[in-house]
Amino acid sequence: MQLQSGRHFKEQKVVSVARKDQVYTILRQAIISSQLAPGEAIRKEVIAAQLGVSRTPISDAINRLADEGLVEIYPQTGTFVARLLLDKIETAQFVRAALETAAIRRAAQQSTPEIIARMRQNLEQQKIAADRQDFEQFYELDEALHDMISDSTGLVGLREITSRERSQIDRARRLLLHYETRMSETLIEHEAIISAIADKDPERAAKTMEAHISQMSKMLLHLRDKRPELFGN
Amino acid sequence: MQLQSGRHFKEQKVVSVARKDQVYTILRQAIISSQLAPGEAIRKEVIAAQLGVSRTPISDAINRLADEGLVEIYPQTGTFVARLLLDKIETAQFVRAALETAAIRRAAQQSTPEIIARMRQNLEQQKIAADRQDFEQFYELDEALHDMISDSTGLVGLREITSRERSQIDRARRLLLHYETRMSETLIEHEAIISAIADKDPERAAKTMEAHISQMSKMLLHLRDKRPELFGN
DNA sequence: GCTTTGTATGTAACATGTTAGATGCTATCT
DNA sequence: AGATAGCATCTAACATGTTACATACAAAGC
Repeated sequence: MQLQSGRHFKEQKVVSVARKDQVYTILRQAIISSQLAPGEAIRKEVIAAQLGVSRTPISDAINRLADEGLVEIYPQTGTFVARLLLDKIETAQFVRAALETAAIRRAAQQSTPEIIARMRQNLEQQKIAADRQDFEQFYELDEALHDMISDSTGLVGLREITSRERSQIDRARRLLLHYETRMSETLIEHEAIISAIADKDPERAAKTMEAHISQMSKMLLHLRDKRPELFGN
Repeated sequence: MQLQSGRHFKEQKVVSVARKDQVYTILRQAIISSQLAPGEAIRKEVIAAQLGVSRTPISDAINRLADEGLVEIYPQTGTFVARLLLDKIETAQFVRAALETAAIRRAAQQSTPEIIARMRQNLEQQKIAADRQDFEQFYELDEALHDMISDSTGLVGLREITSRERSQIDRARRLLLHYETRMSETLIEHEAIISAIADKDPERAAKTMEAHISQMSKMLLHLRDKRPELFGN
């Protein structure tokens, strides 16, 4: 099939503030924070009315969330917040471990003392948040630290990719926080990672990461027993 | 903002054959095969007419392609096939290397003799395609081999993720094929990877992968000299 | 009671109309 | 001539109407 030909474009970059992007951000946040619970129906018209827009930007945002695995669309039936699937979470953990280990490996070679300093500063703040039992703050700092690791590779767009692939895990972690706080343990793991970067010893960081992941898998099994309605399969 | 609450869903999986998915597949294929050249304008109405559907499924497909980095949307202006960006390709190579190295590491532990046999069979076919100088066939087999590696991890959905993240690279490789065939070299690299899996030596495979990537980066610089219109930056 | 069939309902998918804004061209002024 | 302002044009974004289909439920048959 011949598809067309003709005009070409020049240059420029636009920062999109389209409604569909705002809706995407709002819904994504609502899902990851479990304000919208796994399995819950999403009624486009209701959301549209609540946000004061038409169905179109809602549908666009939801399609993107479906690609990301955060919602399930059943044609002609309904759209639902995706339930947790241990299989998919396992895959996400694998992807995350692969990407972050590689990022750390690279960061360990390239990271400047300045970046290390900023990471240590983040860790200090995490300590404060942990002492206060401030989940939200702790969680935000945790995300920021991971973003720093992505950014410290110097690779354009890597942060967006890792962030996207982490969304399943982020949601699971938030749910786990309500049941069992592992902030102090997480803090120790983070310190190990930063030390590894500073010492340029990525293998140690990889080991820590694996331990962290297997720990989380165990906790997810507990969560499934307590809250089976959150899970698919 | 309160977002709603209410009905829940039960079970089931639907195979989507929606028009937007068909359009997505057609356009993606057209872009990766360079039937639609980098920088070329995509006129939704023209595509819609050619495919005999309305603008809606075209827009849906294009939004997805934009997320994937294969098209650039300039609001109120136009939509264009993404030009090649060395920065983004470098990131994609990093991601690919990270994921496939990790996959091979895991595959090396889990792969059955049967899977190894199928991979070797694929290699034989690649040899035949290379002898015939059959780019298309060679390329398809190459993709199939990479998919086998993803699948051999046993991780649900990993193939889709790697495939998505590889799309930038796939497109670049196809363009390179027109200028310089590296089929015999690629074949040797593939053989090294399979041997590594069979020998359970992932480190060797990782080294091969890195060599392969740096080789490709060099070729991309040549391509940019010869065909600067394909590149952004 | 249990299964089956028909029907009503609700939704995503799709079609199409409208709007706002970006670009490019042209006419005007200096 | 070169810059500028106004205007025509084109497009993505958005709104809204329509359709086809999956599900649920109720009625009918066994």
